[in-house]
Amino acid sequence: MPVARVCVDVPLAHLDRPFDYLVPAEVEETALPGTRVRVRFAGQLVDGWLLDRVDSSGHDGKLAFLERLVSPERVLTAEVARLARAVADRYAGNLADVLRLAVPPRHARTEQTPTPATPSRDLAVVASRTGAEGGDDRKIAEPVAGEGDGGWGDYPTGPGFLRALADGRSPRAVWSALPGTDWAAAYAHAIAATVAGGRGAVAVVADARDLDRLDTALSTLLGPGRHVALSAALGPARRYRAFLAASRGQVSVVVGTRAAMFAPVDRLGLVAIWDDGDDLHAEPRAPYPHAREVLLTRAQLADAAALVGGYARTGEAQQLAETGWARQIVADRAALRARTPQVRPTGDDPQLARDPAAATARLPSLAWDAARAALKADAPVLVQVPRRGYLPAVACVDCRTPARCAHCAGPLALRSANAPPACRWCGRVTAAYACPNCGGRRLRAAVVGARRTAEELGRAFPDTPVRTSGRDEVLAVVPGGAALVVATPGAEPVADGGYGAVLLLDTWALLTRSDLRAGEEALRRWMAAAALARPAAAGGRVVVVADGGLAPVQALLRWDSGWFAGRELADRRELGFPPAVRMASVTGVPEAVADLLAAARLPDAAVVLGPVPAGDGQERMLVRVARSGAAALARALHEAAGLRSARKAAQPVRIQVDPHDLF
DNA sequence: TCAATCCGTATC
DNA sequence: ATACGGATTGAC
Repeated sequence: MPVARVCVDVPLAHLDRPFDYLVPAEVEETALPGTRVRVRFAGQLVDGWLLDRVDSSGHDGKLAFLERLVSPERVLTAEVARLARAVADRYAGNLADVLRLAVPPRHARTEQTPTPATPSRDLAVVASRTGAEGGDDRKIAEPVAGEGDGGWGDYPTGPGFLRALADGRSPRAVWSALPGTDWAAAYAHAIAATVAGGRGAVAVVADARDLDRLDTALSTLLGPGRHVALSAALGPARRYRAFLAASRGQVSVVVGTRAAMFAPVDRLGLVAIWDDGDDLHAEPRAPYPHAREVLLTRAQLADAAALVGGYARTGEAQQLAETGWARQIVADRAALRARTPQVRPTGDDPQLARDPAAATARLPSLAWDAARAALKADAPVLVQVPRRGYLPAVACVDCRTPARCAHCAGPLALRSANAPPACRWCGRVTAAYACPNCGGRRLRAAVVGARRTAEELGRAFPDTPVRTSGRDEVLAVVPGGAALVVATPGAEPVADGGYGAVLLLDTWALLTRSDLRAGEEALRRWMAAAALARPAAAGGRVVVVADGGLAPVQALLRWDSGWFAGRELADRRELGFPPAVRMASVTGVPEAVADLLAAARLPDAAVVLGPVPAGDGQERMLVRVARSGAAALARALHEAAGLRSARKAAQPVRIQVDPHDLF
């Protein structure tokens, strides 16, 4: 195999294909597929990935030699290389860009030290069913027997899912978790079942706190040394070390934040994602892949099982269930009744019918009652308040209609008390606002008051300790006694024994945000907090400061995010929004955007929408196709980007497939 | 006729 | 990006 096929690390779309090099004799044995190399390319030295060794090249000209083998470490497995190509294709991006996301930067010192304290052979306890295919003498350890089944027995299809994993099959599931679920234990059991069946697993969570929980649950169930936790927060050395433990096959389970979605795992049997609606699962670097999509692609390519779980269900997860790609794991009515807290909206509270801002400033009596009752029972009370730093959205004082920009219908924001409101999309200032609904001229920030409410609550119960959990300091757990716990969405601590009451004051997001995910996102936040409450039978109550007639509030009352996601998906089908269709956005200065779209040979059925202003003198156009045209759309956009980069177009354009911040 | 320069295209 | 080849231009 004298020829090496190399992916050169250059960011140009028209160079997104392998180049062939000759392998110098001295690295003949070590320059193997998956290693990093340096090559001379167009006169300069660049980094590259050795993708493959082949007999001969189809290239007509003469081949150059590899300049240097950076390291014999094989950091790119065949499975991950194939995945990366598929992800690049899906997102109209370059393979090199995806590989930069998939393989952490090299840390030479770390590479030279042996990875885990215990090498794999000592770790290899006997596996009952290894399913090992010839020649591999590494054995995957049987998990330490855990108690119970991680809660899967609460769902009719749960035990079957676990059994299928243990049997080496590849079930695909969308799981709607019940309140009070120890999801980390459930994931750990699914992973352990996969390991017991002789295969490995990759699980991705949104943030460090969720990762801690899953890491701990796995350590308990699998014992030490069987898995690694991988996240960018570890820093370069420890991150690379965890990565190497996986790529060297010393662990067969990798859990982590989205940095782990490409982690190399031998004989992959399961990919899992928890809370796929969290924004953090969207990668902010080109080509902007989403962890859920990467993992599902991976399951498809590697014929692995897939688990998409959360308290709330996304439109995308609903799509998986509706198309039959995945099966649902949902509780039956009896389990639901036994586990859910009592949920009440305050919408029918007469104090609040007129003015939602006043409703948050003056806590409805229902919320007071719930808090008082919980504290009396020596149980903690969780108060979910909006995150600080959000621009307050504004609404009409008289009729609560959200204020929108007359020019582009974007949401208005107040930047200071006396300045007129400005649009958050196009930046135009609205001098004299008149409500299109009632003609009212007064505006009020819809958020102001919620934080104050939390403070008021603290004063109202003077002997009760108040804890806060937010951006600056996130608490993982709080003890069981009477206390007020004020938390921003995503930072809610788990309470020992569950909360007696949960008050959801963060409803302005739903009431004032215009984007298509607003309802889904509100429900996701509410369910995440409400899931920490005790069941109704144990006195658990949830009060949501919102109108009970709204669909997301209904879904919360019935603890049925599947129903809500079904409605959402139907709406998006109607409106032609993802995931019902495939959408791509093209952003840049107007000439560049027009230039790219003119060069793109879009599928016949493509619909081009826009432009909308995108700030900085840039604009954004959207291209929509049916899902059947998704691959063709991505190919057309990538090709067009290639034409532009080949002719050295000065003005850059950004192409995003399924952009996260749409609508 | 030849060198300097421009432009387009390939980069292994 | 940078290198190179072919075309073009301009001076002798």
